[in-house]
Amino acid sequence: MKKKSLRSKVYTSLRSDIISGKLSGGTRITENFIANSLGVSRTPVREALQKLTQEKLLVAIPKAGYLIEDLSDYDIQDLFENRMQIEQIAFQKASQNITPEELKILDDNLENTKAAIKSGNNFQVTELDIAFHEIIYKAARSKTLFRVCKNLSDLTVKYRYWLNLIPNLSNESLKHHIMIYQSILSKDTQKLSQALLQHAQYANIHIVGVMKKQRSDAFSKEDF
Amino acid sequence: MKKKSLRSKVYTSLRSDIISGKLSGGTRITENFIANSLGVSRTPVREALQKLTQEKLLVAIPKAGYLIEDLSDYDIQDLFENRMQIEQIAFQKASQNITPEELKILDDNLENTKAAIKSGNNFQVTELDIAFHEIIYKAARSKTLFRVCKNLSDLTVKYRYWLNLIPNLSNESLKHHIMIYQSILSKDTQKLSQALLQHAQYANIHIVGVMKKQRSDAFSKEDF
DNA sequence: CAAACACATGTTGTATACAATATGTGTTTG
DNA sequence: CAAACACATATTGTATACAACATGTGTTTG
Repeated sequence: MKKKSLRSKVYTSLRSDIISGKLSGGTRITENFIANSLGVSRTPVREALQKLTQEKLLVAIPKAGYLIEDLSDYDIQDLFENRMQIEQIAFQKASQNITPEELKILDDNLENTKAAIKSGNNFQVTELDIAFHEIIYKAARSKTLFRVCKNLSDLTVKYRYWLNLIPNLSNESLKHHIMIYQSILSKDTQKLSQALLQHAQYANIHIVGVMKKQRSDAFSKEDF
Repeated sequence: MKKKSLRSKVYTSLRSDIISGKLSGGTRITENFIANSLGVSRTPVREALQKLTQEKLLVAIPKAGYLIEDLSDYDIQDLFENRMQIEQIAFQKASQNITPEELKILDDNLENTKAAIKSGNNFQVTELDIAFHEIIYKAARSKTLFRVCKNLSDLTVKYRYWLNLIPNLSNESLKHHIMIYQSILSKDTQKLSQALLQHAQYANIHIVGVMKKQRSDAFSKEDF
């Protein structure tokens, strides 16, 4: 195992807390607070916070710390909508360039997802969801598209995690993945386009309700 | 005027040196070297370098400094090709949402570009080129698309600057901008799509030659 | 009482010293 | 001579001290 810098440890830890909702949107944090919590100096913390700020997971408030980014419903829908549009480009290219080995990995991913849903391992469901998309990004054979898609994927992770907490929705998502897989397998451009559209629309339909629940949960946790 | 941090000064200065080619691709730099050159401590330099690394203008070499990113011809073409694909999405949305005021700004931009080409102000030609695209990004009314397009635009600036050094090419580019402007004005989806395609293709055709010249220039500058 | 000023406090910004690590070079040793 | 080891050097990584600055609070003053 590679030895990691404190900066990257702080980054990973903080990022996972933000994505999981442990640090909920709107929460204010400071360099010292994080440094003390993790028992390191401010230097690696600063650098991790700056990276997260650049990735839009945090917002820097001049001379007053940082806030956990809290997207409005409108911005979340914008994010999902346009991520899908850009994924359309990547997925179409992927369907031209994907190898049998990669198709096999996708197939395995679907099987594992089915099992994870059955066993109720929500964290793993989301991890597999992310992996599914990422395999296809890679198969597009474009550094540019990979980078952009990965970045947008990161921004949606938090919300996808919450969506997958609802069993019906993770099942629905799996169905879409299967449809996407089959479209790529048969190189059916039309069907692929439609499957992706459906995949994004289902998120857009449900995300508002999920966000409302998430916010009220965070609120009551705060109060009592 | 807003007071700027040293970090952002270092960032701006370094970024402009990279984009202008003053620091050419493949050059190695270290934190101390930059800190001494600019007369500041390593701290703000480090943070600026990390930001530039995240933006893919630099590559970090563990325990050995940084390299100015030097994309291969293949990667440059990938960048231009897929930036255009994503701009297609943004530009189509922009043509639906753009305001008369923004159209006026585009029109002014074209006039100013014509003048800048005539007067041979290459730096300004590129600045106006960047501004033209950015106005349209904004008109798409999507934070996500704006962010992605802006990021990809930044990555291409260096190359667009070199392309515009050749008078023929900046004129050709202006023609494409006029065509794009007219397509947006008349909301002609097809024509817009084609204009953008042409705009990107012309870059892809000429960039390899320009890069070859740039590299040999940097080489001879190094030697004598 | 209201306004303005001064000061304490919290927070980021910057400089600096030291630690950890990778790389190359010279020297030792079989 | 070749291999391995030790050491000097260059570089990033981290901790810490202090500076700059913004904000709120209490006190002074008209």
